[in-house]
Amino acid sequence: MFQVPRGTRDFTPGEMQKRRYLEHNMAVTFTSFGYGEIQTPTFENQELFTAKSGESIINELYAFNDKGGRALALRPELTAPVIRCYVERLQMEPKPLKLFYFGNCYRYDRPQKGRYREFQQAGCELIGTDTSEATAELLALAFTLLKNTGLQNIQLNIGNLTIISAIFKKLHLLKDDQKILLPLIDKSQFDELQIALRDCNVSEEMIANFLDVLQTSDLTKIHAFICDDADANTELAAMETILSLLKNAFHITDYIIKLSIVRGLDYYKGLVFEIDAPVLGAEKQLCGGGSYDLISLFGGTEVPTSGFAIGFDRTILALEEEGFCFPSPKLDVFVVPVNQTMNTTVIQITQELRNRGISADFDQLRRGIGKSLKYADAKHAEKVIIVGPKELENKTVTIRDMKTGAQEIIALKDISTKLSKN
RNA sequence: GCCCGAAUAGUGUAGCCUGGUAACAUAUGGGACUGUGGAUCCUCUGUGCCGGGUUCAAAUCCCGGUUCGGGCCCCA
Repeated sequence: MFQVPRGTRDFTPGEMQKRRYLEHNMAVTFTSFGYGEIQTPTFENQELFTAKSGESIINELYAFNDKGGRALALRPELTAPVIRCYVERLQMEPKPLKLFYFGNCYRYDRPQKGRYREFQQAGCELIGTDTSEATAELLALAFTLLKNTGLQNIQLNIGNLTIISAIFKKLHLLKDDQKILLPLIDKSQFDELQIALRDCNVSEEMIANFLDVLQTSDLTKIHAFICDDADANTELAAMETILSLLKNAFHITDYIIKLSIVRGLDYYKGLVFEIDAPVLGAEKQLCGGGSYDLISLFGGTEVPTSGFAIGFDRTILALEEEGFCFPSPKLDVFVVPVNQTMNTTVIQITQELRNRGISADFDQLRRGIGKSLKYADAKHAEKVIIVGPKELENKTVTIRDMKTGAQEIIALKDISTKLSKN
């Protein structure tokens, strides 16, 4: 017996129904915010990913050489490919450029619930603007996108790397110190962080202030701590405007400030954010993003960029955990011949309905009426048309409503008009 | 990559501890009820993750592998 490779999945019609629903739902939200869809190749030159994240990333890539000896890799995420495409072909597009995408990505990781080696991401990149209104809209889009899918319980956390950097500067911490401290901050391990800060010769008073600021949602408190840093002050003022727009213009109040969000300081800068679905437990992060700088790394003219990515598979899991009722597959009409001499008529009726955009199917197993009704029920057919000799004598058929069980006899020629009205 | 648990018809489960004919429900296929039974009844097919070991005998005990799940590492 063969089975799917580790960390990959087959999707049955029932599962695809859910995935297509979610994809369509998200595409509608993206386009309603003025975004256009983009698609890039499933594999790229390996350097695209190593340039961004360092050689060590190869361990977690599906990397290979093709027959021409080119070093390639299956994409582990979509931001780098999309920015590569921007630099290669879209730099002269009018700004701001709003791009969204769906795509499967590949990472050599240990699979867990909500974590696969082949997985799907949805996301977007906003190129050419970093105004407060643009950033506020990006946050609103991420939040709205997930809310629109039907999710009830999500948590938006907003952080800022410029402010964190200013704090490090203020505490006179070296780059090496930061490497130890950042992971602790990211995981909110504040006890360990306190010990580590002492090792870095930070005063007790500063440590207490730092820990306090990391855990507060109060911008004035943060401001009081770093008011002597010009960059941080500018950034804080922008944050205030963004949050005010988010609250008063986008009417999203369901967020918290969480400076402990770090997201691998490498190319992110300024505002960063995450959205969690607490219902998922350990692998609860649904969405992550922020502003970043990749364009100059890829050789393009520097413009502000920001974006986010959503874990598509986890969003489905979260919806399922919340008991969300996905739309079920439906068939408008199932046509049942009483015996085989009706076949031509039955097919003609079915085709006529199909041509009018009504989904229709007919019995192809020569079953009795009872079994056919059962099949129609299993396929969630809304109506069944029964075609038999008695009706045909008068050029009529019987239509049965599968919800109510009510039946009526109507003329053959009236079938499609009758059914299109409903 | 590390620790722990699990794997039995298509699906959901029982049996495993204490080795001895593999079972139940449901789904699917066929049939009966000679056109309404979304029934009911009858019936066929279909099951031990893979490979070794112990044993007269392994679904059951032991070892290795694979996959899934829980937790780490990581998470661009």
